[in-house]
Amino acid sequence: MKYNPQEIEGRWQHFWEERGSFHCDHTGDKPKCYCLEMFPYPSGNIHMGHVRNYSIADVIAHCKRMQGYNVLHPIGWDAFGLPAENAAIQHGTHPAEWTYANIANMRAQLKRLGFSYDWRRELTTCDPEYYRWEQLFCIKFMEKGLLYRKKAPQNWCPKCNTVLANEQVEEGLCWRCDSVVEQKELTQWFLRITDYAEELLADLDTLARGWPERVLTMQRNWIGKSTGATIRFAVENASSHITIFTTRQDTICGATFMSVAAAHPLLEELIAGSENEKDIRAFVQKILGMDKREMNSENQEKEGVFTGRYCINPFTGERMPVWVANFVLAEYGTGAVMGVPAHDQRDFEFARKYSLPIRVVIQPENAPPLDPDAMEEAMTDDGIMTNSGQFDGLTNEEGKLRVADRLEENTLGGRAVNWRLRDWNVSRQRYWGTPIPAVHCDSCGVVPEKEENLPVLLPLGVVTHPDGRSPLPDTPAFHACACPQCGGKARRETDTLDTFVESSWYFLRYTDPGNDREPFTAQAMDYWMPVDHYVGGVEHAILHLLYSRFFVKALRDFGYTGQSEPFANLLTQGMVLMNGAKMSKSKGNTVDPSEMLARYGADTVRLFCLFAAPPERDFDWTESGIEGAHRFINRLWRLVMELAAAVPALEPCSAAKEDASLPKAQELRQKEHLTVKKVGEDIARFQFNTAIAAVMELVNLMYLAKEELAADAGGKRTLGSAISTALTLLFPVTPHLCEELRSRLGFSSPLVEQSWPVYAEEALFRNSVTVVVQINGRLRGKIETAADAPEESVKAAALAEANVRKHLEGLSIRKVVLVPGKLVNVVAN
RNA sequence: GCGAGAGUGGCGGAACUGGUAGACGCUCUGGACUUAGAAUCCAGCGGGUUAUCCGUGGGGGUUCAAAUCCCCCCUCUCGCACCA
Repeated sequence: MKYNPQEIEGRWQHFWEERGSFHCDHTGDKPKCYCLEMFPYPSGNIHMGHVRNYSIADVIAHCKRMQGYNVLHPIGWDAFGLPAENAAIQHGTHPAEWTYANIANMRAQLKRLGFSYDWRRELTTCDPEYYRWEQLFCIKFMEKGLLYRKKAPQNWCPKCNTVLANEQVEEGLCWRCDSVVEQKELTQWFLRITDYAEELLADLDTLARGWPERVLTMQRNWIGKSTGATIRFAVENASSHITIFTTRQDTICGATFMSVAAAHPLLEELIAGSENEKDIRAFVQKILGMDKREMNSENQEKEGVFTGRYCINPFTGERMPVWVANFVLAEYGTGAVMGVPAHDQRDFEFARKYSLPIRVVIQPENAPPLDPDAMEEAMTDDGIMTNSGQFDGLTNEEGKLRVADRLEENTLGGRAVNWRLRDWNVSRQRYWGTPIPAVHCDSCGVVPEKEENLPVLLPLGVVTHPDGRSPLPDTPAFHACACPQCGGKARRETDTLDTFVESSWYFLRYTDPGNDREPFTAQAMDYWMPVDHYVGGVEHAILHLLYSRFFVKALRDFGYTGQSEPFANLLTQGMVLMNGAKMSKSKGNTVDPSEMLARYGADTVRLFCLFAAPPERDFDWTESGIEGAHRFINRLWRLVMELAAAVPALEPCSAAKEDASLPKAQELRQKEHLTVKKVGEDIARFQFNTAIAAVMELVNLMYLAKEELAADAGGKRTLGSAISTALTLLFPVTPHLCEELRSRLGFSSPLVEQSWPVYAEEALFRNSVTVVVQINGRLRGKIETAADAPEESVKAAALAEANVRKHLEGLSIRKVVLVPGKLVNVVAN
């Protein structure tokens, strides 16, 4: 009987589905476990990255189920987004049509892979039954001032025809299409994520055990908390002030100039009527004309022009020339920086270039004093304050506190915290997204839609514009409406939400997906949340994971939950490469999962994805690798086919010690129990590759022992038990194969209802152990001893070993170190 | 520049708390079976002057014992980056 994955896999998938094997609800006394993968965007086809991602999560889900947990393992579709619109424009269809066709195709592919989802919970974010709740959240956000409108310079992608969040601009380019992002002054909707900056940062510490350090660091950097002070500098001959933010207020007396960004709001006032106004304007225009990528480029030389104006250093009373400089970022801090050349490298370079004074105000503690004329770079280390009047002699750390005190006493500024994190721009000028439930009314202003009018349906009977512009502003049937407040004629908001809003809470909806009265019940949510194991790509380290954390905290503050963090444990899986590069259509180095499924079956594909490398690491797809996985499956298949008639159907680890009278049987029984132990430990650490290797070893041993054991009654029982164990341990990885082989062994109960095997301590024990003998740490021999042999006799046996004796000739023994049951090291010289 | 991670055979990777380096798999080689091939099975597979000699990016150190711990250096990958 040949192994036929196509036939077997379909049959067992049907069996599990009929039985509802993977259905779950929030009742019962089992402990819960929520296993989740990052849901796919319905782009058309499942790719190998998905297969790997979902295979990892599926092993976790299966194992947890077998270990007695009530497991929630859902799947759904992140269905709004630009590619659907673009594809629709290209193919002359509607985004909904394209999206739902893709979902149907991809759903079939996932089913073909046999993942253990509770399909009853499948959700689709472009379904009004989903996004209506998102609109409800928006209304609540608006009521709390967490969703608001503001006019500000925004990232604009000319190709996508929409704005982008800061998180969606990578090195000045659009994350989606790589176009150079422009800056545009626009009025947009923002989610006030900065209100949660402190908590988003602090709570990262609570995730330290469950999240990779790398991701935590990325989030910390992105949030970017800086503690320092603001200082106000009076402008000479004017009533205005320039306020700066600094983390080094201790260096205030070393501030010899001021630099402001080209986009600084006060600049116009400063340069109006200035002597070289024309040159200054030309310089400012040059900087403002540069896109983000040019601005950020490393080789950008520091440049500036003097405005002709001065401000006053409030601590020294000195005049500080005000410069416009290209290295000052308008969007960070206050857009102005005090120039302290002695203690800041950028200011140092700038001062040297334009011959501005350099004054040392911090001297190193255990080094010769600095001479400003001889310095080659800024001194940014800690030290002792000097040239700072009353602060002289203090450590600069102490100085930071005292200067901050002084600033507060004299109302010149004071302690301040600055964040790199910006509010999240969620407006998109595109069609295929959740309508923002707000209305523009001439008399009432911008007001939220009434809850009872939800959902605000995205109209499906519209035609997309060839240039990608949203059709909504040209669709009166959509935007003409009554004001929810005064009832007068009003216009509905035509911006849609960033698709990252949908993915910020989908994991909550999975807990109660059919609920048509509320987004989810508190019971379901509190029972399942947080997600215990979240598996996905590291590319979402900031975007999705940060937004989701914010959403849960905000919803908590609305009383939806008592939880503050969505994902207790995060597993970031590596990419599937081909010839060392990420698979991509443009490079032509893709492997189509459908083709692999047709050729090898789901079990082989899953096995290879899990065996090739540990989950966090990237791995190279190789034809010979998947062949190897297939070979192992066939090998296991043949073993069971050969022995099915001969050995009894025994549950895992059920052969007794007495059955294993033959030495081979004894060895096999010990290996069987050791494998249960090892696989359990490896899976707990998500080391699926070594877990699979351990089962391979067990199978290899059965191959070596099968003839001898099949001829002995006890041997048969030992074999039967070991086979059963191998199938049970491998079930989470290759479920169809294992179910089929178990049934062919004569079992009537399916594996899907079995629990995880339990090994016996007694079975791990060996009467005799191999002890390694070293001389000065180098391997010189091996001896067999009884496991319970007394120390002295082991040492004696070690010293008596022939090769050891040879190597000890002429040496005197200083010491003998014994690690019981493992090794003896003889120290000699 | 800052932060994180990684350097082990021809390859993917094992070695969890220091204790037999190279598990498991791939590739390759030889053999068996076969008219032949495929498949399968068995054996070998770090290097080597074949002496239990040398070997985990390089150099020091701690230790009876180091891939593993400490210090210095080199290389690579990823993230952030003129952040005041």
